[in-house]
Amino acid sequence: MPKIVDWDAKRDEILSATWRVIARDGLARATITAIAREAKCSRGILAHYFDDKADILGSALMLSHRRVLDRIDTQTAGRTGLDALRVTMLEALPVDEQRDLEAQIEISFWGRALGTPVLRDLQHTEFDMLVGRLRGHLDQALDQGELADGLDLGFAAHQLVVLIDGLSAERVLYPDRVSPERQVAMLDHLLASFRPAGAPAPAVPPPARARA
Amino acid sequence: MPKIVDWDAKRDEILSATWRVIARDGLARATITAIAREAKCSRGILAHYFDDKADILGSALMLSHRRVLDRIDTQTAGRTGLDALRVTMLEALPVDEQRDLEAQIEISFWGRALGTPVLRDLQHTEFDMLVGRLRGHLDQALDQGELADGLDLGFAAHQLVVLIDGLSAERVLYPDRVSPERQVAMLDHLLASFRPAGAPAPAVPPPARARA
Amino acid sequence: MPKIVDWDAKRDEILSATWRVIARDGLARATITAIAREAKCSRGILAHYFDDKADILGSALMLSHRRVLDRIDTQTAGRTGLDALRVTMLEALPVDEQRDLEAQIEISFWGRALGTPVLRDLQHTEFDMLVGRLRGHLDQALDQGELADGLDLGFAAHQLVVLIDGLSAERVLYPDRVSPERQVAMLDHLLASFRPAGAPAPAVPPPARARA
Amino acid sequence: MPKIVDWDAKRDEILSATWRVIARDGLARATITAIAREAKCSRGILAHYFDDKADILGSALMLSHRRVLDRIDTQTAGRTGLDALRVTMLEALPVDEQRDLEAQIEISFWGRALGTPVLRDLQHTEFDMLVGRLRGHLDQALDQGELADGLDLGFAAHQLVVLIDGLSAERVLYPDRVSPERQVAMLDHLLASFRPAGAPAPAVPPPARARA
DNA sequence: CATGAATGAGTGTTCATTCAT
DNA sequence: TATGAATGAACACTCATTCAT
Repeated sequence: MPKIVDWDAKRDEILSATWRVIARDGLARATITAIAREAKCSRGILAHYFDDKADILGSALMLSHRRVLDRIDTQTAGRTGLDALRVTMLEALPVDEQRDLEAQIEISFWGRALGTPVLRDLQHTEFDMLVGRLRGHLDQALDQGELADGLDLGFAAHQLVVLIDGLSAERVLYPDRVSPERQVAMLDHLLASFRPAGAPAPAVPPPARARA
Repeated sequence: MPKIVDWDAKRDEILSATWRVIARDGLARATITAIAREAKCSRGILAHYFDDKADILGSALMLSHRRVLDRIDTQTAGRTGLDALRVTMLEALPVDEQRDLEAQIEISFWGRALGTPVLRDLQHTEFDMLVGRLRGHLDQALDQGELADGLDLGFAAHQLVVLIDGLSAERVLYPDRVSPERQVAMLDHLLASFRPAGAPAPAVPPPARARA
Repeated sequence: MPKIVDWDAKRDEILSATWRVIARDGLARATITAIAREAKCSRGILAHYFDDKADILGSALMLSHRRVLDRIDTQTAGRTGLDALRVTMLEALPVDEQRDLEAQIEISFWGRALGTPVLRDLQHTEFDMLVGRLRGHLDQALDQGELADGLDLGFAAHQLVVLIDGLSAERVLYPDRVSPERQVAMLDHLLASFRPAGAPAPAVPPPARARA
Repeated sequence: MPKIVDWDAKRDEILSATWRVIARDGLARATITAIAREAKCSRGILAHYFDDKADILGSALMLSHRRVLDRIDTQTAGRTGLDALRVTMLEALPVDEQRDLEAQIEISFWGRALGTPVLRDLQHTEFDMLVGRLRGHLDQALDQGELADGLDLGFAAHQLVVLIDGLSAERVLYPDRVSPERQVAMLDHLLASFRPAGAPAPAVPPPARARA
């Protein structure tokens, strides 16, 4: 009998090593050699679990996306409307180490997506799924009367995505200047603009805004 | 010293060619050969105008930054407060072809900055200069009574930068979904939140927000 | 000892798979993986039946040779002289699918034999055996008075071998231009030159040679 | 001014080195490293003169073909009919060291042509050109009354090609057994069969055929 | 017996860089 | 000043082989 190996676990292990290399050294230095060294295995073994390097990198990005969506699904279970929307955003923003790593992966691939159509498609798919979740919760919020009259839901969903991308980029490039608290503040600032004027504060109050 | 002028012109020409290659093929495919071919000169000539490839790429990024700041300086001459702030933002957002190109360059370098300290420093310098301009205009706006009471100016400046980064990323990755009009709408939406409640609309009104 | 039978059968099965891969993809692409896939077994199993890849390839060539000689022995049983000679040649020429396959294998190995002494030796052994058969039948033919006076038997045997090699190469490279009929015609043309002038045509007459 | 290099001469030099490697070690061991070492240059330089390895090998084969045809054109100038035909054949047969080398190259590629369509096409082109020459001279010979009545010219041309291939293969595989004299003897034996019965011997008499 | 995970050498190729002209 | 020939390191990938299970 051959050695029993948990194929998916091994793949995830290699992809995690890939993440660490990308986050530490950058996508350009994420060579097969570096990934194999980080994963403490030989270069050749990578060919057993992946077709080629593009497969490794694409799978690494997809795994990152999948984990975010899985977390979102878990956290939003039983929630609807603005409540679910806020939880979704909090899972997508880089507010802890794990999500910092995901943001680093994501932004590393943005540049490469320019010249790599397959990566562009992968990004588009991810975009659609995330926007779909956000828009769904906005629709729920509308039905529940949580939103201001005349709010453009498509525009609002887009604002949320832009906030995620902007905060992720800032967090990756200037980690000291984009604390988790600041991210939450910006999120709540945007969400407040969705609510009717004079609406009561949500359960989690927005942070006080003292003069800087 | 006409030679010096030619020298700088040649450098800019090479850097422009570098931009085009990065925007078209991605940073990973921006090789010396590709840049030389795009600039219609030999590979060896690049060594005369730049130390090495890192110098070319770094200079290309710096030139991009310098052009943005130059445009901002030109456009904000004679303006102050929120007026100058809005003009500054409009020059930094990817609302036409030239600025699309700059955004593509910028985002291409974000990923590489992760593993390249010299690029990180370059990004930080750029960040500081832009934030400085924005904050300066916010200070002017405060003095001119254009802002709502209690507005956190540092927070507001950061919101503006996050908006630039987020919109730039979205524009580069999904150009069809981030029209110039939408960018202006998001900008004006944010600026409106800076003004006192019930403040009159600025000269350029924000776009109407019909239910999607 | 049925196990032994299975063992040889398994070896032959693997070697047949090897033939198919060589004929389809060429010797350079006849990898262990490709052979194992064609034989519908794992890569590791090949190591049980063969020492290494050179053993597989060499055995494949030897099996091809052995099958030709076995067919010749079967077909020439009870025949002598030019009759046996002609039958021998017909078994060695690529006049049907199976023998096309053998010719493809053979010619694939010619190139490799240049840099592989063990293959050269294997080819030499094969050459000696085939020439031996041909020469034997020529000797019989001489004794039976079937040959022209003064015929150089060594030269004639060599002519036959050259015809086999030449027709095999042509058939493999340009299958459409070297029909079985043409091969037989060339063989009979050569055999006719062995007979005394004015000798009666053999039982199987040479094809008519109309002006092209 | 850059270093002046005779591009074609350098290419031919590399291709000659390629020939030597193929003839000595076989096509399978004709690696880029081995070729560069034989040509006494670095591996990288090969990329300046050729697209890739397939280009090197294909060019090496084409150069071999071209040299044969060039020699044939030179030698057949001013000759026609069977005289030109014989000269053509003598240039195509491996009767000296240079032509041994060409035969080794040719046969090495036969095996690889099986799995490489582009090489097949190259072989077909070569076949057509050589057959065309041979057939042309046969047509001349017919007009000059040099041929036996009823000779099938297409069949005869094919016999000549088969003789070249067969003798080349034998010469490469068993150099000791296929002397230049024997090759000429087989050629003249075949040519004699083209002439009318009782035709006078040509200027170069066929070798005597003593009993071996 | 049989499997397939694992290894590491070797391959073709790309590329930034250097340097003679 | 400008060219492009030349180099050598680094890269992704293939493959025969070994070995624990």
